Amino acid sequence: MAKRTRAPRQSDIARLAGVTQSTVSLVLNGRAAAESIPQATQDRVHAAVKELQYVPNVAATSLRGGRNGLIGVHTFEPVFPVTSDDYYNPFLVGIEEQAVELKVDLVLFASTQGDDGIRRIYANGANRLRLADGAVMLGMEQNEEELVRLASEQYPFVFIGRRDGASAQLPYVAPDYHQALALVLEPLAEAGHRRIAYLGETARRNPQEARHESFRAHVARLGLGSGDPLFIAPDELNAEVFHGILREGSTALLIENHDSATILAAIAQAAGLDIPRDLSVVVLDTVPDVSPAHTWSQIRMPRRALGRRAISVLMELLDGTIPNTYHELLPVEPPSTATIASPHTSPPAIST
Amino acid sequence: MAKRTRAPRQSDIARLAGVTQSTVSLVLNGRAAAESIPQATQDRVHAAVKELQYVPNVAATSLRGGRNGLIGVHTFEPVFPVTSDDYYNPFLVGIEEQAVELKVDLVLFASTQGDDGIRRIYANGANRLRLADGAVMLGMEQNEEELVRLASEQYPFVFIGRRDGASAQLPYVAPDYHQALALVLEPLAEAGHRRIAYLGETARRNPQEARHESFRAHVARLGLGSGDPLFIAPDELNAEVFHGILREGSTALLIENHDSATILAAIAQAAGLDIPRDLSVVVLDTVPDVSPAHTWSQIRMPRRALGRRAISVLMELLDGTIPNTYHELLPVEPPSTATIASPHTSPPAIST
DNA sequence: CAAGGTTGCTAATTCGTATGAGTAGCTGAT
DNA sequence: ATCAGCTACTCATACGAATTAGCAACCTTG
Repeated sequence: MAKRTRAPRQSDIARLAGVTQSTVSLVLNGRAAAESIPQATQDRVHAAVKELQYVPNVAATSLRGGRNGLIGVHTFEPVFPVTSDDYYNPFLVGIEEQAVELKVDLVLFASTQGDDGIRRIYANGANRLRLADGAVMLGMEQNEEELVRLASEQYPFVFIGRRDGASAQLPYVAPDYHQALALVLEPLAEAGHRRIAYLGETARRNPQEARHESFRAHVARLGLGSGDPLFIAPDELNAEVFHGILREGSTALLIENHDSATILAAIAQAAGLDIPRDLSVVVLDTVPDVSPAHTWSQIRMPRRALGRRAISVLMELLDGTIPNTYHELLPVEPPSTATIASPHTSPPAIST
Repeated sequence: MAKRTRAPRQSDIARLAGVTQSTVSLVLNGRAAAESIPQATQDRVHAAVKELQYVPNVAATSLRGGRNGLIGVHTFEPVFPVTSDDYYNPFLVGIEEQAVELKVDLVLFASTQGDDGIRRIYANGANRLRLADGAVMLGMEQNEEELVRLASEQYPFVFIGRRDGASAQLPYVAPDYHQALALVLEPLAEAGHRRIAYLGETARRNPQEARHESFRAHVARLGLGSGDPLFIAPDELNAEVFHGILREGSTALLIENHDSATILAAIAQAAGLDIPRDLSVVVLDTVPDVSPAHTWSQIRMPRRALGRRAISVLMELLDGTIPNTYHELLPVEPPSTATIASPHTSPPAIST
């Protein structure tokens, strides 16, 4: 067993170099010039540092400096997925990359997970997040209440994904869906589509409303038409939806939500509908690999970039260089043309 | 922009509860009973904690020598893989699971990564690990020096994977390869094999030597035979290896390293060797999904269990209930019989 | 009623570092 | 001889929590 050696501290160096701890600190922090400490003394200090293999104690530095270089990552479920194909992985890759770059460490809050498997900010009544300098919140669709409370406590954090409601004023980084809709509608218009259907979720919260608003704006701008938007919950979708869309003369369909896309893919297949020959389809969401709609044209969230920017924005927030209502929209990748085709002249007959 | 309020500390609670900081500390650290502090006072303290949303300052706690509930995870490369099929993932899943169970949080050390992409313990002239109560070290094949130094500074940590050399005395959890070799050799003996070849790496460090030693012990115990072991680097393997093995009358082959297995799978295919008809093969290692040897019989490290145990062992180490030379061997899963067949009576002819 | 014990706390110190406020010793100007 | 002004430092304190020693007030026992 190795000899018990306490890690050397500044006072050990000081003794060896024949100065005081203060002087060591001054030399090591580059304040030597300002305090007019001659080169000879500095050299003695540095020699002692080398000899004793001194490294600063982070806890002491943090305590004194007020920052600890820890950035929290709050998720409401485990970070390490059992299945290798995980939706959150790209975000986390980006988060880790940027943490490396900015020389901060990441704290994964596992202690906050309750027996129900859900991780809460205020677990056991306390806000464990506070042990980190700030936090990035990932995949928090709910818990508006906790978030508002967190913000009211002046805790610095950044969301990934657009927020609505009371938390809309909180800092976030999100994909730029307005630009995304241009990237979707322009190729459709170019392919000859003149009437485009829109299938949205029933829950019309800010992100959904904003997406639909962008749709209408771009449709108008491009001189296109569209029927009334359909707001249908995924579990209420059926073949009749397609009939209706085709009957009203739409030749392309935008789907707001990837769950709806998954179900429609199954329905289309069962009904013998050929996508995109009979109907061009673009999903305004990122479809998971396991979905049958996986190959459909879709908007891909720049997940990795979002992770990276979240960390950067958080650090800027901590430095006070940006306000705590800061929002940032990141460009999305253009959709593939997989399910964008030229429209048919006459509507197809589909089996029911 | 709202002013950032200073995080509450114990003295703030103390004031609110009408006691001193010392009392708050005693209550919060469960030493209240020992110091005979009545329930009423404890309740007042807890109420104040809740009201002010107090969370202990990690840096201060660490500095003083207390526990902060942070467990470090040190890896020498990023933990979030870009490719979905990641070797380290199961370890991390286990680590996170156990962290949830034991109510501790995880710190991923990203700040320690240098420009070369390698993460060091003593990076940038500081040992960031000290912020955590202890750490789990994953996949550290190198940096013997840093580890010995870390241990000599009495920092508590646990390895995953067997260690050799100077760090062999440090705490680790590892797969039980001795038992694993019994699980490999017994089915082979039962299938009728009498002479079994052994292909090892050229680098004979402790783990490799131990594996080979177990091989010899079990071969002797089961009354089997084997030729001289082959110690060949993966990139020097060729079809001649198979010729030699078959010529000396071996009917089964154990391969120490998964890289060698991958290359041998390619060579066998090219040479028209039918595995396992012509030669039974078992890999004494876990073969990655992308390898052509992926389907071969192999020893699977209980990676998730290793992750879990590593956290548990570390916590016990912190509690002082186990010595800091503690080793733990975990049972491996029995190999599949995919490439274990009955031996041929006469050696097959293979093309070169 | 004095000695001894228990209860319920508090005061003071410690961890290692950073930093503002000194200060001893010297030079040079008045 | 005095004093400003510099150089080259040192001193003392703060950061927030944990811990040990101590102490006043009350209670028990002989």
